[in-house]
Amino acid sequence: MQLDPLGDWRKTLHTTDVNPQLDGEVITLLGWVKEIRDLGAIEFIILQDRKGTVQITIPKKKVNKKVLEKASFLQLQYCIGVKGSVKKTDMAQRGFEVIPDEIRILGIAQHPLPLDITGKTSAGIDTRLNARVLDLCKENNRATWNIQHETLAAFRRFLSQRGFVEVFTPRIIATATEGGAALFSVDYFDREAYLAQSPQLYKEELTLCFEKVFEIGPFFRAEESHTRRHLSEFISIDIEQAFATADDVMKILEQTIHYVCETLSKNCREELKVLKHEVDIPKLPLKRFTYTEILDELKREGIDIPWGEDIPTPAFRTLGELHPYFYFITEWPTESKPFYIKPLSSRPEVSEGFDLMWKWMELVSGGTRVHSKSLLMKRLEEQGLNPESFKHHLQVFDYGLPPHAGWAAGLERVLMMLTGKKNIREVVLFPRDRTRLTP
RNA sequence: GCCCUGGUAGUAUAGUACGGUCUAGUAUAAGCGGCUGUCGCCCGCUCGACCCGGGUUCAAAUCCCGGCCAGGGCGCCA
Repeated sequence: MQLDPLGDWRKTLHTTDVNPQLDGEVITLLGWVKEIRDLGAIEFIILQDRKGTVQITIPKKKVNKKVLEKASFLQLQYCIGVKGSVKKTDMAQRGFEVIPDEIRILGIAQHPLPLDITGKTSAGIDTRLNARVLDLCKENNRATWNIQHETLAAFRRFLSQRGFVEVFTPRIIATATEGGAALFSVDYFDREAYLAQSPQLYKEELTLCFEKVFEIGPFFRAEESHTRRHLSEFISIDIEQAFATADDVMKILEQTIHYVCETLSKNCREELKVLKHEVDIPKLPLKRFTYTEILDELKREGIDIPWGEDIPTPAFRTLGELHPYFYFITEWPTESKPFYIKPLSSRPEVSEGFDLMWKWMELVSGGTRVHSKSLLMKRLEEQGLNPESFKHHLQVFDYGLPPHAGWAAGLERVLMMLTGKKNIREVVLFPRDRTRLTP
C-alpha cells in the first residue's frame, strides 16, 4: 500500500484535549487505530495517541468518497491522521465524536499482530517483551512510564534542592569497583575493560571536590540471577555526601522517599487508578531495626540464622509479612558488607551499613564509608582484593578525602513498589537478564 | 549454577491422570459477507496449531529418553 505523506499535517490537539465545547471546530488528530467497529452504514474507529483515545465516526452515506475508501483499508494498529470536525453528541462516551473530512494512512501494520492490542487476550511476559514497543502502547504501560518519569523528576528535584550536584561517572572501567558482583568484560582497544557495576568509588572521590553528589544511570552485573527482581542492566540512583554518617544519609533517604511517594500520589492519580494501585505516603521517621534485632525476630518465627550470616530470601519474605512497609535494617555484620563500608569503632564486627527494605525487598543500600586509607587497605585484603588494583582510588585518600556516607537505590525496585508490579521486567522498557539480550 | 513446572493456530487456553470418534475444542486476532449508534458491538462463513530429535506401541498431543525454549523458586547479588 502507498503511504500518504504527513505533508503539513500537525497534531492540533492530543486526543485527551478534545472536548464537546469544540463542537464544529476542525481539528487534526494523529495516532493509531485501536478498534474498528463497522456497523454497516456507520463505522466507528477508536484512535489512540500517547494520551488516550477518541472516537472517529464515519456515517458512510454522509462522508466523501475518499474518506470512505481510506476507511475501508484501515486495520488495527495502522498509524493514521484524521482531519475532521468535532461534533457534540450524547451518543458518544465522551460527549463528542470526530467526523472525518480526510484520512491519511501514515504507517501500516502486519496482521495478525504478535499480540492482541485490544486487551481481550492477554499475552505472557515473554511474548510481550518480544514485541515490546507494541506492548508499551497499552494504557497500563503508558501509565507505568509516566510514573517512571515523575519518579525520576521527583528524585532529581529533591536532591537538587538539598544541594546535591548531578554527576556522571564512567561506565567503562579498568578494575572492579567492589568485590561481590561479577563484571561484564569489554574489549577496550587492545586492553580488557569492564562495564561498571556501580559508581561507588567515583562518587566517593567526588565528595572531595563537590561535597554532595548524585548520579542516576545504568549499571551492569554479570550475575546469573534468575529471579523477578534482578537484571543484568539496571538503573541506580546514587548519592554521596561529605561530612556525613549513615545516620545523616538515612534521614536524607527517608525524606527523599517521602517526597517521591507524596509527589506520585499527587501527580499520578490517573496512572495509579489505571494500575489499580495505591501509593502510601510513609510516616517519618521510618522504622529502624538492627540486624541483631531482625535475627531475634526471625528466631521467634522459627527461623534460626547464625549471627554473621546473610539473611536468605525466604526469611526476607517472612519479614515482609511482619513489616509490610518501609523499614531500615542497620548494623549489619562488617563481614557481610563491601570493603568500603565502615566498621563501628567500638564494635568492629558491626558495620555502619544499612539497607532500606520495602516489605521483603531491598530497595536501597548505604552506609558510612571507610575514609582511612590504612583501614581501607586492610579491608580490601580481608575481602581477598588486591590493593594494587585500587591504587588510583587509594591515591585520592592522600588528597584530603572527607569523611562521607551515601546510598544507592535501585530505580526498578522503587518502581515495583510504586506501581505494584511483581516482575521487575514489567518496569523496564527493554530488560536485560541472564537469557534476554533482544530486543 | 541447582530445583520445580510447563511448551497445542498470531495471542491466550481446553484436551495429557488411564494412548484409540482429537478429523485437536474454545476465545480473541486475521479473511469474506451482512447490519445506522457501537463502545469487549452483533450475526454467519472461512483460514490457522500439538517445540525439536529419538524410542515404546497395532496406534502417541498424551508414555519414556535427550535437546532447546519459557515461567517460577533457590543460590549468587542489589
